[in-house]
Amino acid sequence: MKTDMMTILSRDPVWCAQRLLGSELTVMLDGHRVRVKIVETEAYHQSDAASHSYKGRTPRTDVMFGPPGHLYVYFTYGMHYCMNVVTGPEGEGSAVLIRAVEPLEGWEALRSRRPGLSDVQLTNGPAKLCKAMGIDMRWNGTNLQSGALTLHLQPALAADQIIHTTRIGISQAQEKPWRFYIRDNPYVSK
DNA sequence: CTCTGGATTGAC
DNA sequence: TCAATCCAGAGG
Repeated sequence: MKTDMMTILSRDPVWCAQRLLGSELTVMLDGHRVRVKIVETEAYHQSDAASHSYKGRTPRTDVMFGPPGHLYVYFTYGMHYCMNVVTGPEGEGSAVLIRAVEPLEGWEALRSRRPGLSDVQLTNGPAKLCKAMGIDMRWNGTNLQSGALTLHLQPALAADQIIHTTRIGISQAQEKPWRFYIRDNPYVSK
């Protein structure tokens, strides 16, 4: 039910980041259905100095402040895209970065965008998975409930299946333990 | 307008 | 260890 997903994602991004582990994303790629499982996430709250939304709403972060359940995509280092699930109530700039996914279906479509790599290397990083799944700025603001890219929530994982660590690649708020991943999952980033 | 640094990746 | 490659955001 639509309202279920909205209700769940309107909560705090630290909670949502854990809740999203194990859930699935599906997208059509070259006419093939691609389905992946979220295995690693990071939470970015508006009050968090490491978040793009920390200094308030800007053109880039506009969708972070919009309704939950939409996709926030950003371009970085002059060549990479990363994707987030917008969380929190509308008006609050929070999101969950998808850092790694495990392919479940549509391997060939993913491989065609990242040729010559092992299964594990295909989607074990935030920019890698966007490349493999064909996600770029055109997808910014996509509604994940009903668009060409959809999120399918799965039951919450047991707490003992979730590992907490500090986030990767940030220079602010490095102490916050807001990176989460599924224990023993080989598709988690290095 | 100029300047700085980036929620990364892959090559050396 | 470091370059790639370009843009967002801040400050003048």
